[in-house]
Amino acid sequence: MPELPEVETIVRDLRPHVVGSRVEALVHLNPAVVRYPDPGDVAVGLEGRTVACLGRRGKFIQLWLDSKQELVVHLGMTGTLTLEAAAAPLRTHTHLRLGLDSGSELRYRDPRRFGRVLLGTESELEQAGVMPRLGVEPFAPDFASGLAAEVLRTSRRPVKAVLLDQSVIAGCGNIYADEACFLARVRPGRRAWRLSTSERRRLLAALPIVMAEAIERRGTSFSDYRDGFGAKGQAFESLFVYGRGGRACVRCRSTLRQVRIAGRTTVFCGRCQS
DNA sequence: CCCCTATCCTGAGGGC
DNA sequence: TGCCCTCAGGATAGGG
Repeated sequence: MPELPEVETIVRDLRPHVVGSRVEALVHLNPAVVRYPDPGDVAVGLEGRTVACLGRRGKFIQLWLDSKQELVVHLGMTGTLTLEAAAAPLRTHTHLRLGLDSGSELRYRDPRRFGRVLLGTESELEQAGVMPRLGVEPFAPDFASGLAAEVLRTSRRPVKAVLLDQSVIAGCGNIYADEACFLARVRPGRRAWRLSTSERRRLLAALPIVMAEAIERRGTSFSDYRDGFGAKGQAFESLFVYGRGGRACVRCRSTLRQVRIAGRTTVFCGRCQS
């Protein structure tokens, strides 16, 4: 599933090809994926606009237009946002096609439809209540000293639940929560407030490390994730624990345990992570 | 405050 | 070969 490293890879892929392009037409839209505004108004806001810049906040892709509006795309579990030739064969579950003046098309596809699309100004989306309040970015300079550290220090919830909370840490999902816990040698089921200062510091240091590594490998494609050009990422092969329950720990060779924490499948090493 | 569960949805994979 | 069942989970809403 697309988490911060996957979304970042897509944004970096698309940016040089999309910024400065004019949206000639909204070729195809599945109204069901539009959460705001009324689907009928999306074409009006997009057609004829130029893409001013492309950004990311947490797991949200932000495509800023010269109108000060932004097209916000959340990929959910199975979403992809790819640049393709306008004549390229159309895959099933393609919900949005944006024809660009470059001759290419920006295509949003999402079989499970857990993703969503928004269009509006920043304040408009906030007022409409469709854009959640997001926590700190793992690559922000003050990440390890800010909100995330404070919540981890005081929350009685499991560490894993805090890591997954988008209002605390923006962009962390199931994969990198488990990876960070492994690298920091912290059990994901521990109550956050019971971590020692050293454990908490290790955990906060680990998250940007595992994410940076994943970005270098262009993201984790264990199922649906694809980069901005439709290709798979290579990070899955280098993950420590995610998807490896029952197999040997890469550090101590003992069998990795798989449990459910905060409603999510969680894998950790019972020997390395205390 | 916090946990758990159901909900949305499709495709993959196992069992037979 | 094919059918049925279960499971996967990001975000959110509602119940305990």
